[in-house]
Amino acid sequence: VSPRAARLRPVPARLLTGDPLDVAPRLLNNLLVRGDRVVRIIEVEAYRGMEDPASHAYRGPTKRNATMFGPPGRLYVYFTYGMHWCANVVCRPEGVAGAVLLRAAAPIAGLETMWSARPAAKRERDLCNGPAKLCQALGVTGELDGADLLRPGGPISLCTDGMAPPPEPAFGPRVGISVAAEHPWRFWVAGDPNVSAGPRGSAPMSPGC
DNA sequence: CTTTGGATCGTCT
DNA sequence: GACGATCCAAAGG
Repeated sequence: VSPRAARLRPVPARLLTGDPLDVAPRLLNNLLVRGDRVVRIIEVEAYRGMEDPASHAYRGPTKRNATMFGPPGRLYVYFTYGMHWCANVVCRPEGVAGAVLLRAAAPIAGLETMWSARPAAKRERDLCNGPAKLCQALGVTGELDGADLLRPGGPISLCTDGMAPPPEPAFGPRVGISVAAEHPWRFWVAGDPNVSAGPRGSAPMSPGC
């Protein structure tokens, strides 16, 4: 991070609207702002709605996935494993499901708040290096399901400080799914220490490795 | 460093 | 009734 405060501006809505496969890598290096807490998005996965057997929206709209069928630029938050929250950016027009799962981020500001929100974290990179850890660090729960990420001054927003997404992000198979696991629809900033370790210690594999 | 098992409950079949 | 878009502590190399 640069020593002097960078100027933040909201991410343009058009960058968030489109095929999740295109939007996902574009979100890398953008910022999530949640009160005093700021993180940089380092790892994401694309979920392609009704065309994607691994998507919560595959079998059509339900009460849980309703936000995914809503307007783009909203946060889709879901509860899983009986104890964890995970968050997505909705990225298709209203009526069409599609979203990008936020899997990991780099802490930028508000570290004190994040440390208290994540007592289990030992190293700085443990604060946000997983989809549920990220939500815990930022205090994201079901209350934020449907929040408008493009509204400045909202409870949580998506901003840029001018850092472009990586021109050639690393990519590989999505983590933790039991169907459609063959597609390389996970994207991350190559070499960043905050990339999630993946389940059972399976190391991320970039195309260059 | 890696591997293992357990926690815990909303959602959809 | 089964199963998660997961995390963590503990134990072993």
